[in-house]
Amino acid sequence: MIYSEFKKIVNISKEDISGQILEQNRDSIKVKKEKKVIENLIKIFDATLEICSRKSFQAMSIRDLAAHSGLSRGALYSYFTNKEELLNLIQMQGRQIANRVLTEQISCAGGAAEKLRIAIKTHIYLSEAMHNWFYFTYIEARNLSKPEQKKAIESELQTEAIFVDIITTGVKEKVFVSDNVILTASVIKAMLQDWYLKRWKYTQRKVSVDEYADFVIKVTEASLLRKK
Amino acid sequence: MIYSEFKKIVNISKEDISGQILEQNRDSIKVKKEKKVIENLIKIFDATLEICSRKSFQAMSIRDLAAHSGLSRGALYSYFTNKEELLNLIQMQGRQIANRVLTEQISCAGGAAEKLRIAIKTHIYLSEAMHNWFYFTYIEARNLSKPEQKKAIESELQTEAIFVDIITTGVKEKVFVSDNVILTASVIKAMLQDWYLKRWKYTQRKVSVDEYADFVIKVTEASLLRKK
DNA sequence: AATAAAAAAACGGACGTCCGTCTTTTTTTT
DNA sequence: AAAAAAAAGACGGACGTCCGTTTTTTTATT
Repeated sequence: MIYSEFKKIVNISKEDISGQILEQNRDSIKVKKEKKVIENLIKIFDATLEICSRKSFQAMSIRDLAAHSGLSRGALYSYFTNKEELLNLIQMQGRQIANRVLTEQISCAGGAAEKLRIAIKTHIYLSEAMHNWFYFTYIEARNLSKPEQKKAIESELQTEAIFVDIITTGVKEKVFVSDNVILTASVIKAMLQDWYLKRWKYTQRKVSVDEYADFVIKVTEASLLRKK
Repeated sequence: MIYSEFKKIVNISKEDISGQILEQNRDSIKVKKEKKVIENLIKIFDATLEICSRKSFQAMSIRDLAAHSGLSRGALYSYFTNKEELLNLIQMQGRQIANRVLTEQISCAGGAAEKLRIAIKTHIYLSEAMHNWFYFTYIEARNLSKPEQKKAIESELQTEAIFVDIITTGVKEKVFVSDNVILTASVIKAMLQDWYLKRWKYTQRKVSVDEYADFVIKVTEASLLRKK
């Protein structure tokens, strides 16, 4: 699979995302008409992620957000109860979608080697398709409240556990060789994250997402498939 | 070399760092007695890095800093002209030290393979010895002014270039095999950065810095030394 | 279909708080 | 006592949030 195919298959529309948020937070959203809510949530998230790709969430003022989203400050507070909740909303939703798609895609694969390749590709393609969400989720994690931070860490570890599982299965099946599965999973994650954390670098150098994904797979397999 | 040896050899005392900052910013520091300056700069940097390991630089108020450093708000402004300059000072100094030590250590090595091992170890050991500085420099880079951001990017690329050079030499000497030197250097950097970005994870799992460094070297060499 | 009434949504001024910074006063050192 | 350093206090500005009002949309009535 290449990225262009991935994008067609995995449909992550803004309406879906906003709809899901509405569903899960119906009580804290004061506006009643669902159409309006979804329409404006899209505006709010788009604007937030755009602004926060340039400055920190903390540095973004509600006035900034109002100006960029086209809603007034007052209207904004019909969609979230306070600024921190907006941060939590975006974080939670980003994690949920990423986790769902990743799990879905892996379930289709057969052997451990294929599973690993698909997991790597899916994660990188996902972070490409939802770059703003991934970047935001990572970079703003430290500004969360303690309980929300815990959720973020759990999610991070859960993603890692997916890789640990795949590699462990591969080792049992004698497809892979590894004397430290957890560290292997860790450095794979580090490479995956580099794609969305240093996107400016790869864009500048015209490294395509397909090229990067293939490279990470190659490095990983060089380590795991190697004959002792 | 292991970490405990590294720490003995590479002497990075707080006095030295502060002394260097004083030297390079004599004109913007209003206090005259050098002993006082160094004494208080240490307090200021310690407090800043400690606070900023818990919250963002922006979220740290000058009042926070005053309370933690033991100086008054007024006194603080004798050591930097404004809050942004304090950010720049720490960033600049962190990059300078890291770059100096890394360059020094590599110059001692012989062949490309050894150079690569030393570069990886030095970088990880450095980020361990100066964890707060590295974390701060990375995480706060996006809150810099445009010109300062440019310096940060240059520094990042310069570090990467060191690895590109080593690998290129190795390929020429037929010690390494690589069809994409730049991507190889990129993912090595990603693995190096993971050590100080996800330190909580490794600490929790009792992964030692030596163990991690050896592992990164192993992964890298599995990719570079592999027979085609 | 046109109009009136009601409901929903959006607006934006105002408030209290906290921030970075500047100025003045006090303390310490020489 | 003079000079240097530190502390304390003051100030204007920006922030998140609230809430009374206006505008827009929907529903009801003729």
